[in-house]
Amino acid sequence: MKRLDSEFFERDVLEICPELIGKVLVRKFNNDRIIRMKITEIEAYRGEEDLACHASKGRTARTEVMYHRGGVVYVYLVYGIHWMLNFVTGKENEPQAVLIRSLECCEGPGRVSKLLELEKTFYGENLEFSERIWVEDNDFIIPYITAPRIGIEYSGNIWKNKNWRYTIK
DNA sequence: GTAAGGATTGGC
DNA sequence: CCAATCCTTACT
Repeated sequence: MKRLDSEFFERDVLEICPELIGKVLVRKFNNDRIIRMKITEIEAYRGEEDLACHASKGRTARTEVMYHRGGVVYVYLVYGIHWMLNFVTGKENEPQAVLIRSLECCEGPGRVSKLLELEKTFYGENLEFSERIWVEDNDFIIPYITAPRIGIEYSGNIWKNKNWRYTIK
């Protein structure tokens, strides 16, 4: 199966999301156990102007990796408990990311990171070359629906109402 | 240095 | 409804 490369991720997040739905997330553990699961729910976070995007607070130690060109992993701890898994997208200095909210048989971003055993060492991991996490292409075009993003009430009307959540139909 | 709060979940 | 729990960010 073909692995999605940096070229795939170096595009606008809103162009990538419809194509990323239904692709296969692969995680290889230290003991060589491998799991493959379809991506079923994602959210787009797009640039400093997007007040729901962490990059709206500018370039900091935490958001630094979002300014890299697409194709690397952005993880961060939320509520002191859950590691959120994101893929950086866009060109260099175009801070965007896709939040992986659900996989088939695993609903919710916190549960996803628990299943995949993610933690801070995945920050900046390159999806094209990593031996422990990557995404595989398949030739399916998956029907999806869109809706507002979750948990961003603070971001104001314009941004909280964007239909930037993509769920497999 | 210190305080506030969050891209969530699970339990009461 | 609300606690858990800790890192990042912004400062009375």
